[in-house]
Amino acid sequence: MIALERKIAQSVSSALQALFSVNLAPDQVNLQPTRKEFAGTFTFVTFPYTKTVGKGPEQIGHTLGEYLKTNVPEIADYNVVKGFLNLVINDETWVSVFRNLFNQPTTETGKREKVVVEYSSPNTNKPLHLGHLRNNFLGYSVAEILKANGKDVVKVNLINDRGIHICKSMVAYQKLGNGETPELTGIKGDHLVGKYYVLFETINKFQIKQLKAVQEELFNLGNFHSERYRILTIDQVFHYWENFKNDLEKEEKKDVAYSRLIPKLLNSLKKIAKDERENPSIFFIIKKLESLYNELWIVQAQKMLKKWESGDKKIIELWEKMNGWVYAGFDETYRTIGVDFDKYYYESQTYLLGKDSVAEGLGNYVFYRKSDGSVWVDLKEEGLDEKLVLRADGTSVYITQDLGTAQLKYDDFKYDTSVYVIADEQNYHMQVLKAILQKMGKPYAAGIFHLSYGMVDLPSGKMKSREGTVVDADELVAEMVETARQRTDELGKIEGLSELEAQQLYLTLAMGALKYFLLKVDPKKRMLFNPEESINFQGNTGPFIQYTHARIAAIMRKAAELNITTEVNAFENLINLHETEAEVVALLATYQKVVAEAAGLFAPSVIGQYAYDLAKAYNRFYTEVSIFQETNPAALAFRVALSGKVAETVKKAMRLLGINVPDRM
RNA sequence: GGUCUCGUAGCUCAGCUGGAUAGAGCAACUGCCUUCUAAGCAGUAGGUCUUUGGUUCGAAUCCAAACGGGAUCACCA
Repeated sequence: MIALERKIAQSVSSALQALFSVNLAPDQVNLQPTRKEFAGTFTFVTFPYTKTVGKGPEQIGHTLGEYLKTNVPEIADYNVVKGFLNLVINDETWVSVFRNLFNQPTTETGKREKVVVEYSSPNTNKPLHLGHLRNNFLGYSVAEILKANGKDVVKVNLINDRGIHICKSMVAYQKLGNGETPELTGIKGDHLVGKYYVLFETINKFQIKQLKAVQEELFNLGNFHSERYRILTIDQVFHYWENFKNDLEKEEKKDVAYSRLIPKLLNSLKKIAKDERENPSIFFIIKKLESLYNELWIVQAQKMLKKWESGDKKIIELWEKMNGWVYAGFDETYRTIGVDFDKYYYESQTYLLGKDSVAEGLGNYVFYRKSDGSVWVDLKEEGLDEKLVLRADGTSVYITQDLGTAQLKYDDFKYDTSVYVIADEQNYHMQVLKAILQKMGKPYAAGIFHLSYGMVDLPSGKMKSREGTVVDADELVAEMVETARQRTDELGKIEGLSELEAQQLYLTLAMGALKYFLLKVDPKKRMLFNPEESINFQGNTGPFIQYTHARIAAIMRKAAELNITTEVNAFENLINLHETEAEVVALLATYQKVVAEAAGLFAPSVIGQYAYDLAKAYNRFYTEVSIFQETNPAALAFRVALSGKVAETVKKAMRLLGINVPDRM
């Protein structure tokens, strides 16, 4: 197809030269696909040349068309509609295009570009949900697409196995776990740990509410006390209070920050109390606040994190045990949804690495130290802001770790491109990361690409784990499998399959529906998932495309039975094609181009759209043209060969989306 | 409020390097299974492409502004 298009472009170029002395390089000739309602494959727009040629757009079209028709063997006919010249390719050319396609060897590029694709990257405190599925499917698919374009791809999973989130689950488990294990309860490991995470959040929310009530009490007290008192509190107390009042919405994310303020508050209060000895209510409130503070689970989680960092044996043991449960659960889910990784990184092993980068940045004067000892980078020139890269106490922040892992990945793989599959809420963060690395003069900085994807919404709005509105990945998959089973049984087309084969088919269909649904939308866009009606098996869906493959598989079985040859020489002299056949050939011929485009855009949706178009075109051919009734052996052989090629292409395209196609369904 | 992003049929989405009467699927309605799998095919109906200006032979597409969603603006990860 690419060759054909180039040929036509060349012809148009030389025709323009010969007829109108217009100089237009072949690669400047813009050929677009002809609209369905007109005859033709390529359309050349003549409007832009009316001035230089001095003729009307239609006249140019006719003159050009006539010239091309008589001088270019591939062009069978033409028609002109206003400024559009539609060129019709003859059937022999299509047969020859197909022939080339048919025995085209897959060409390997010499020097292979190295690409690291990081995706999934879960936290180990709760099971995967719908949002993770989009991430996993995208990452896997993009990796496959890049491979198909000759890249040397490494799939990497950076597991967030340490930090406050896992300590939260651990604290809750320590308090209320009662020795539960996945084995004892029969609950999948990641779900069991998730249960304690949710428990933590519930208690935490309640505790913080309590604390805030005391704070309010305090503030009211401050209001009618002495000026001096109020001065102290207005600066130190009122500020915090205002910030967090009515801010329950964001509480979940801010609990750590919040809890850090309490000791400061207590300190100020103690100072006041010294001077206001006569006021017992202050003492009372300090006591109350202090005891509530100490009981806070979030405080205990922070303490646990400290212990973890200092290598406390007991804590490490518990951590390893619970993470082990989670990994077992994740592995099971990964297996079911069919994603895999070449390398796992664990944050517990990498979170200290970024400090070297900080030292390096300080040495280069890219970073600078503030008087309190904290380290910063100034990105104002890059249109960003100042960014902290190391706390005053010498501990890392998120970005520090990312600097470290970027370096580590480069040391490990010497990548040309490093893809991060991360939700769009981190756009700014990723921009900062890249800008810092660039500023540090890292050779790999330019190769960093943030594959940013939009959130998955539910009809009820955003998914929120706190409100129990998340769609659990395992549950969703199970429901999908059940739907696939019901649907398949209703249709009753798979007699003869063993129970095991049937089970595999249900999973194949379920994953086909789910993956196609999540991948057919442009990654950048936010999307809506309606569990009630979104997942369908008809129309523009995974199973529709899978069905097309199963149909063709049946044809190929029959063709084999009838000993029909699909050798090229069996049909190479065919000169007439059905219109639907030419259409299918034209689509088949664009496959390579589409795959390249998808890689360039990091967009599986491009492949999805193509697979759908191809399946649709084939189904039209299938109903309009009979294969085995055909008496002309060349036409028969061609149709079988065409069908086989479509099946092969559909299979390849769907593989790029991580979707398998069945031979029967 | 600053920055970024999105706004296309009742719903979910394509189309966006400027080109013809803006396309699919779902939902609704009408046909097509004695012939290779009807999870299919063909058709009907459904649109001021959020609005207003600009650029030009031509704008859903490019530019600007407004309106409306969303994200982000942590010494959280």
